Amino acid sequence: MIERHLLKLRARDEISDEEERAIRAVVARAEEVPADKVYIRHDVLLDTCTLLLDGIMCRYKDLRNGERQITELHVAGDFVDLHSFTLKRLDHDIMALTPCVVAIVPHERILELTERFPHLARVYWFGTNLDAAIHREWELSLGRRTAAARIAHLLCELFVRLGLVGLATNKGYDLPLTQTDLAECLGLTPVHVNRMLKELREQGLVEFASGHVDIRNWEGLQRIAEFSPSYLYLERRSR
Amino acid sequence: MIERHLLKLRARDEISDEEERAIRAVVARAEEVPADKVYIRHDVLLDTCTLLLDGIMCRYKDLRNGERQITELHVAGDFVDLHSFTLKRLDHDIMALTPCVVAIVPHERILELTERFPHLARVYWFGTNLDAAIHREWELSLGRRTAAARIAHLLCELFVRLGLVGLATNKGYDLPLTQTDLAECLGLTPVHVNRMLKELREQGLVEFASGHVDIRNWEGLQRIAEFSPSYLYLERRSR
DNA sequence: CCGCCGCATTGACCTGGGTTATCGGCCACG
DNA sequence: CGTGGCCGATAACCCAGGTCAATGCGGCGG
Repeated sequence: MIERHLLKLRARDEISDEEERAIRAVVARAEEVPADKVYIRHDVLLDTCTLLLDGIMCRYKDLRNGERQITELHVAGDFVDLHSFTLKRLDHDIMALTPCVVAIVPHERILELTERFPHLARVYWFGTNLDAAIHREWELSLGRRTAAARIAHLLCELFVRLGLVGLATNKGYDLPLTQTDLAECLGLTPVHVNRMLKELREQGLVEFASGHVDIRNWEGLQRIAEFSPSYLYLERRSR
Repeated sequence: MIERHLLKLRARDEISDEEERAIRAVVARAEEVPADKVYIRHDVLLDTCTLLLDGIMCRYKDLRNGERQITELHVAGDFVDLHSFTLKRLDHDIMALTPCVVAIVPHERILELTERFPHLARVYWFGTNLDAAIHREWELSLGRRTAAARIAHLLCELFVRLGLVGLATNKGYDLPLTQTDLAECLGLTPVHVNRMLKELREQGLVEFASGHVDIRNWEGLQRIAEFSPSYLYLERRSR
């Protein structure tokens, strides 16, 4: 199942066979995480990283009144907390939005891996920088895009990211989240997400129902979202 | 002037004398950047990084209609584009908000530095992860905080970050930005920023006028912002 | 088979923040 | 030493999205 992770890495850089072997050897064990479980709590000292093999997890922060902001969604192939390798503790929580399977990688092994292969240090450094790029695009959405464009943009992003690891067809993808989950990504209320999903559906752009996203008009969807995948750094380039 | 950068690094980790010498040696040249100049444009291939020595720069993205979202502010001591070392091009623009002085560091030298000192690779990796943590906190602001809390939070963040590099007193700091600049950080309009600054002033929390921030009630300001500096990782810990 | 319960849907109404516009102060520049 | 442009301040009005409430419905434990 680590294949999706390698797909993600190889979409952006060359990974040699030796490096691949070293990456495969780094996983200590696999684990299942039930839906809705808070998997990592902020400010707890960590000594492992978590590679998501299946399911959807999210990073989120919340306010005292309980309002929650999801800051990034993670899909299979993503390290959900690679930044803990240098941060040592996280400034946010991580939870499973669906039932998940994860692989545990001790920091110690990442240390060895990156000291033995400085190139992989840069590949993984790139990985955390990619997360930051996604954060920036979300900041743009949250600060400036209208509700409909925000939703459209998120659905575009997931289409591309899931497609990269073989989890989307050319028509759509599975997304077993609730409208409330989406609202927490988008800085909106569930009610308004529902209204805007209806609008996108009526415009023939996308349909989101029973855990599945149907892309009806990819060009049109990208247009109203002002989506360009450039921030996902899909080109292969040596680090 | 690279001292502020070392202050920033040493607030979070040990930097040996040998490492310090290596860091100092890495700067190729200094440059001045006039206010309002777009210093780096998105999607342009880069082979240097830029260390901000003086002034304030920002990263921003914008929409077709010209609405702009600043995704992070940079102060003296920050690398404004360290992520370009692994990303090779940026997904956003970088501009000077005030007259600035920067030091140019070729990627090549960062490559040598990080291969020679794997510890510094982790220190700088940490640096970009810190930027991501700031992005996440801004996502929370943009998605969930009220306008007044958002402004208060930004002013708190800058107080701490500037204090760290010796650019704040216990009463406040210089911040030669316009209300429009703040609005672009906060996902608000300049008019509303003006209204909310008035409110914060009348509540005796902060005053922002003629390029200077006066903290009138630090406890109260943090309280309404729900500010906690934990996301700035101010503890010293070896990477 | 029943009764919850979580989720989606929709309508009616409200409000935080946006929009537009005007005015005054400051200062760089001719 | 005018004057035009930028910035801050404020007022009047507007609207995107929030709030509140009711309904429906599918899955599931008992």
